[in-house]
Amino acid sequence: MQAKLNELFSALSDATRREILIMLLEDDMAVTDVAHPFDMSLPAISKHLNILSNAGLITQERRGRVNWCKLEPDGLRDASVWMLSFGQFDIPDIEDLERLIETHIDLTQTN
Amino acid sequence: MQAKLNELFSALSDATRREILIMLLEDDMAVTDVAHPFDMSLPAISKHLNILSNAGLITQERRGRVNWCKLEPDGLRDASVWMLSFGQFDIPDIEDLERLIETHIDLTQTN
DNA sequence: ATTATATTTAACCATATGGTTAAATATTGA
DNA sequence: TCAATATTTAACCATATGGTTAAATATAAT
Repeated sequence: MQAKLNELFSALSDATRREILIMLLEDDMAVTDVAHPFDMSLPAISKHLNILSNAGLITQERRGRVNWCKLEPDGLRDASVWMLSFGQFDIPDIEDLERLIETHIDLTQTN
Repeated sequence: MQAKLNELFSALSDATRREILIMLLEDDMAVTDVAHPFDMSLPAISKHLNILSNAGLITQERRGRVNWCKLEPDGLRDASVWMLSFGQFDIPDIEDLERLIETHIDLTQTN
């Protein structure tokens, strides 16, 4: 678990990688297209993508000669959970938020 | 901003430093006491504390010969904001959560 | 004044990180 | 088949990171 968190936070500690994640929020992308906006070689981007994969933040699926990169929706979960355990409130998805609100309403109505 | 986030996530990417943060959640501590549970030299801990300070996650206040380490309550905020902008829900404190719940109740009652 | 305590600084070391260029490997298209 | 395209691998480099020990500094206690 600690090793996983090290990998996750470490993956997030680089601006290029965070930028890539935000790009992938829009749509899946080929490696070459991911690389395009950056002033950096393709192998450098390839390495960043590996780091993101190993951290579980993206997945890569090869179809023909292009390797499609897609965001792993639950990738940030462990980091969120750590923040929660730390005392910060981190609601990972809208269902959890709504469940929380429901609980709150129940409590205010029974009091 | 990016540099700040790099520093923040980088600070969080080490298990020792995360452990220290959790210890400080309990109470302020002297450097020596922070070091105690770890199988690591005092200078190593001193370095970790500097990294946490520079990331804005703790503050250190010297009184006499002891340097008191305390958690910086808003230290994680920028990381939280990034996660929010990324599409994860991160409610940084209870007031925000309650404000959100209030808004939700208003909406459900006017509909 | 001397000694003990708390902490940092300095110098060092091994390994990790983030980049490079050149070459290798598939796969697709002509 | 040959060339172009997409991507990775290999070898390398500079700097950063996380640790060490020894020495320095400052404060407190005897």
